[in-house]
This record gives sequence, structure tokens and C-alpha cells, in this order.
Amino acid sequence: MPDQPADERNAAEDPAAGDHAPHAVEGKPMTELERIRHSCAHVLATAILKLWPDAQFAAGPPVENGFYYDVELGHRITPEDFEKIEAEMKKETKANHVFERVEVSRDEALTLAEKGALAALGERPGSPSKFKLDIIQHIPAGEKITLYRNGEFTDLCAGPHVARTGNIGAFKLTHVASAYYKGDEKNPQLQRIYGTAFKNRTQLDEYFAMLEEAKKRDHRKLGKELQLYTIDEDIGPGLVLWLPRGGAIIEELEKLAKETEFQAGYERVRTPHIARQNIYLTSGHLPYYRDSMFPFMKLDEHEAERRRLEEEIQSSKFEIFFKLPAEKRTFDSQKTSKLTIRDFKAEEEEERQRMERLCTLAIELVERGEISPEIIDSVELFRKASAALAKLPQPDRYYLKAMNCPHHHKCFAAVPRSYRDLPLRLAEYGTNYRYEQSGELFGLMRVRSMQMNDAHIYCTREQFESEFNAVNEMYLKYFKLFGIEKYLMRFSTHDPAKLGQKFVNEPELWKQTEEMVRNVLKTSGINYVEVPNEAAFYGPKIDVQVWSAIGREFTIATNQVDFAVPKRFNLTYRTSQNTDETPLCIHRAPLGTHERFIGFLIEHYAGNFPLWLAPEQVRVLPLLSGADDEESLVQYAKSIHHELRAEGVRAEIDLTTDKINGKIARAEQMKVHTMLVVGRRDQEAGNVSVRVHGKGNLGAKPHREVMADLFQAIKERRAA
RNA sequence: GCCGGCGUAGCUCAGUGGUAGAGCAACGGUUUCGUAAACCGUAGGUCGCGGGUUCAAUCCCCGCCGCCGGCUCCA
Repeated sequence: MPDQPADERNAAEDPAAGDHAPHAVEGKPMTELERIRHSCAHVLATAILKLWPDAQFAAGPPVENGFYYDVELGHRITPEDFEKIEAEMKKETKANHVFERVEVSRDEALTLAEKGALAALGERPGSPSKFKLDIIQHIPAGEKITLYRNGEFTDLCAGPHVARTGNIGAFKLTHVASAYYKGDEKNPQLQRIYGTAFKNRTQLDEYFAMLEEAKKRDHRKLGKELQLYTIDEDIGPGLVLWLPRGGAIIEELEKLAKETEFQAGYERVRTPHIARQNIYLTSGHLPYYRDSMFPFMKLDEHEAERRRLEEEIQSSKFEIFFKLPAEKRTFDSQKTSKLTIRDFKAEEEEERQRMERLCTLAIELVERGEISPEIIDSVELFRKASAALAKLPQPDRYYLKAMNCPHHHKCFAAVPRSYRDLPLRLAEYGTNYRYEQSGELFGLMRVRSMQMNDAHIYCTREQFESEFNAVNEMYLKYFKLFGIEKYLMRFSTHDPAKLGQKFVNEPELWKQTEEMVRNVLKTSGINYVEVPNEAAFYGPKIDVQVWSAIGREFTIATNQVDFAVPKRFNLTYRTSQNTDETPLCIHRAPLGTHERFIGFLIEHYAGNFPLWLAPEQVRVLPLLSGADDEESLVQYAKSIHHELRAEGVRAEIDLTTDKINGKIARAEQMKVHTMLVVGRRDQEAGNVSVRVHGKGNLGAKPHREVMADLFQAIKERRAA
């Protein structure tokens, strides 16, 4: 990275880098590969300056699979420019310049930046290195400031670097995108040029070959090819239509979840997709997360009347406002960016009261003869319309639910609860709708409608630890079943300094629950990291990250402790001492949402689902020629097909008269798990010939044996 | 939401300022055929949508919608 720690922080926040990314952290030495990439970023900047001398550079760190450099430049760099830039870079690496480290004082650094000589080939009078200037100003006092030189190029940089530009073995620019300076959308947008570099050509080639492989696993590509799902723009972006083959996977996942949860003592509830506004005021979601929810549906029997009155109020407001002397217009509305629930509810009322004060003032002024009496008409109109509006019944507002908790809390509250009822575990594959920003939508991974493997566990403090542990056990069980080896639990905790602001003011509960969660994680030997200051406002949480085979990282599931919202809902149970107590709530979703989880599974399995999950488990392929004497062979094939269907196996049969090679090719392309080839020879011997996707021809076996094995493999959810 | 790129048949893609093609899939026919594609034929498109420039627009310009790569965001 060419810059000082300010930039390293920036890189550390780069989602592309990820927490597992081996990027440089202050105080930790860079790996050799990182030094190569970091140095290559300097070479990139050098090349860009040779082509466009007025380029201004910001940050250029190594990231997970390469490096980037952010540049401000009038010319819009496109991939067509890459060849040109790479040619210049080549010259620089061929020249084999030394990376020379120079320690400078803060003043020297500032002077150079003023002269435009940082991230530059020399001084550029009149165009200071503005981003570098800003970075220098953010370097903490007392910290060393260093420059690195390679050839003509000098950059502000904490290092380290490879010894010489020639040590960068092989590199390639990959793409260009835009990024805000320091990741803040209020800052200018820069062009971010991505590239990658390796020790040698072979490794670079291997990397690109790996990318090609990864592309083949992309869930969007496979999802289309395997006819799992579609997203139709007439239905809406981010709204997934599950086709029968994808629906089959959903069925299996739900069967799995229902079995597992039943055995773990969960009970299932079913709740509607919408709810009235009030519930989201109670839960706190509406003031905080209104932007992520679809706009409400308004059911208003008095719509026309209400609109008329609102217009009257609006116009009389303006009349009053403008007829008042300027200095009396104390109209400034408080900024509502930090809405609390109460504020939200009271917003309209406060506005009305503000106006009412103005009305009273107006009347006083008229009485004192300070202003013309015609304002009285407006005041009367305003008061009349306001009163009439207040009398109208409030319209109903319904929201699509963005989460299931409020509905489940109401299920808890519907029946008087005793400590004997706890823990109460309410589960539902709930459908949620979230209005994600358009630019966020991404295949199945980020959608606007989703179905979540949700449940809320209501328990006492004494029960908490064992309940939380049981949830974790369930996660581990699922990881094993799906062969997920690389996972990480991010345990997000609170910052005591922010109690009452970002986090509910319950210091004891925070401490207790965090300690209990930590205990569970430690004793169960789960792979986790603790992330301070990232908890939910109502309690500590665990985000479960897994990595797909193409190295994409996904937060697949979440597991949260909630000791605040149940209180808001006045949820209580009767204790053995005959007092009322608020339960703790554990929110958990081990299989996340169908959308994201299946998206993950597609990439994880590369579309080659194990038998129990495969959309089409078996296809029967009779060897047919279309001749007249094949009737009994057709019957044999059909009987096998029927037998499978009768056992609930997703089996199809291919009765076309295509050659067997053609039938097999089609079945393989759709990644059908097991193909049963039946010809005359098999029929006569009571056999079927088994072919398994990815394993090829396994030869003829007795029909009964094959069936029994298929049923068994499905029943035990065998891995392959 | 922001910056940039892209949008041609069900799918993968070619193509041009003079209203469009290929392969696969589909459909019809022919084919005695044992483990990744037999052969012939037919049909299929308002070239994302709307406006503009032009004698003429799928192609050039503008707006919108959608997708892709990033940024921001992610209870």
C-alpha cells in the first residue's frame, strides 16, 4: 500500500478484502505476495502518470486477490486502455528500479504534496497532490512519515515493498470500477483500477484458470441452466420465482428444518405477510429501518375528505406563515434524522402544535393592531380543517413484513405464559420483504423477497446458556450435513461507552448475555472471532459466515440475543414466585433464507447436488429403437419409474427413441443424479444399469438392490 | 441510490444507417440404437421500452426499465 495507516484502515474496511483476507494490518508484516501486489500498485500509478500526467491518486492497497489504485482523472479509463497501461507497466518492471524508502518530516511531506510531487513523477506546480495532502493530515502526530521511490515515481507510503520493480513477476489489470474517496459517498467518486500480480507467470495463469472455473459455478448461470429459478422484470427485480426444480430443493430444505426443529422441541407457527404500522412502531423497526421496508399500503375509507382537509391545512399554513412578519416565523422544524419511536408517533402532533402557536401569535398581533386582520380567515380555516382532520378515523397502514419477530412475539403474547411453558420455541419459514437498494440486488444472494428459516426461542436467564448451545449444535450439525468446512462465527458485542445510544441501556444484561455466549462458543470449540461494537441495538449477535467453493464469502445465517424488544412488547411469563418476568429471546436462522442458502449451495456443489437434494434424483433411460416389439421393455422401464415415484423419489423417464448417448448427454447436462439405463439384457436378467452423474457407468445390478440403495441414500441424506 | 458497461429467437452468441442470421432447445418426419448428442425438415424475433435525428434506425442521440462490475448499504 502506497499510503500511511489512514489508507490501511480504508483497505481494512474494504468488503472485497474481507476479514479473512491476508491484507496488511498495521504492525503486521505483509506477506511476500502482498508486497508484490502493493508494489505493483505503484507501478500501475507510474504507468498511468506516463500516459495521463494530471492523474491524482488516493489509495492503492493490496486486497484479497490483487490490488487496486484509486485515481481521479479526466479521462475515463476503460478496459481498452489496459493494454496501453500494461505496456507502460512492463517498461517500469523491465527497468528494474529500486524501491527506495525515504523518511521525511511532516513539513517536508506537506511541502511535497503542495507541489504536487506525491504519487507523481515530479513536481506539478498548481496541482497539489490533494488526496495525499489529506492523508498526511490524518497521520497521527509522532508517527513516522515515509516515501517510496521507484524510478521517477515518488509516493507517500508506509511500505513495505519488494526490493526492485523487476521482482514483480507477472501482473494483469482486471477491471475498473468506481469508488468514493475513503468509502464515503459524500466524497468525490474516483476510478478504481483493479489488477492482480504474482511471483511468476505460471501462478498468474493458474489464477485466471481458477477464475474461469469459478465462473462455471456462478449460481446465476447454473440457476438458469438447471432451471432452478428465474427473476422476471415484470414481476420485479429481486423477486425470485422458484421453478419446479428449485422448488424441489426448497421442499427438501424445509423437510430437513422441520424434522430437525421438531426433534429439538420447536413448535411451528404460521403468520401473515403483512401487518399494521403500529406493530413496527412498537418493535422499533419503523423509525430505524423504514428505508429498508416497502412503502406501506394505505387503506383509507375517507381518502377524498382527508385529502381535501390536508390541502386546506397546507394552504392556510402558507397564508399564515407569509402574512406574519419575518422575525415572528419561528417555523424551523427540528431535524428529524434521529427519530425515536415517540418522535415518530408525535411528528404530526408536534407540527400541529407549532402551527397552533403561530395561530395564537397571529391573533395577538392582530389584536395589538400590528398586522392586518385578514390573517384571521386563514387561522380560522386552519383550525377548522385541523379539527375536522383530527376527528377523521386514522387510515390503516399495512406494511409487508421485513422480519418475523413482531408476529412471533404476538404469538407468544396470545396465551398467558408460565415458567413451565419455557423455553418456548416458535419456528416458521417466514416470508419477508425488504426494499434493498437497486444496486444491492445480486442473483439469489441479495433479494427483496425471501423466506427465512426463522425461529424465536423465549427462555429464562437460567435456560439461556443451554438453549444457545443447542442452537449452535444445530448449526454444526448442518455444516456437517452440507460438508461446509470453512466457516466463521462473528460474535458481535457492544461498546459500554455507547450504552443508551447505539445499544440499549442494560449494562448488566449485556455483560451477562455476552459472557454466556462467549462461554458457549469457547466450550463447544467453535471457530469464532469477537467483533466489538457491532452488536444489534437489542443484544449481542452472531453472524455465520461461510465460504463457497469459488471463494465468495456469505453471511448465511444469523443468531441474535434480544433482551430489549420483548420488553417493548410487554411479553411476560409467570415465575414460580408468582411474579411476572420478561423472557430473553434468541433469534436464530441456521439455514438463513432459502434464496441465499440455495444460492450458496449451488456454488458449493457446483450444481451437482447430492441425491437427497437433487432436483431430479433419477431418470430412467430405456434403450428404445422405435421397433414394434419393444412393448414389454417399455413396460419394464415404466414400472421402475412408477416404483420410484411411489416412494416419493423425484424420477423422470425418457421415452424418446433417441440414441442412448443422446439421452445420457441430456440427463448429464441437467445434472440428473442417477441414470438408470434399461435395455433388453437388463430386463431379461431383472437388472438395471446404473450411471451416476460425475461417476459414469457403474454397471448392471439387480433391480431390487438398486432400488433399496437409492431409498436408503435418500433417507439418510448421504453426502454424494 | 451513485459511477461505468451491457440488453439481438427459449438458451449461447454473430451482424449491419436500407425492417436480421448460426448452433442448441421446440415441433414434424426418418433412423433395430448399450453409456456425454444419428439425419432431414418446419416454425420461431416490434433487435428491452418510449421519444428524437434521418428519405430510412436494431445500429446515431436523449429518457426510462432491467442486468453486469464496483461504491455505498445490509436489523
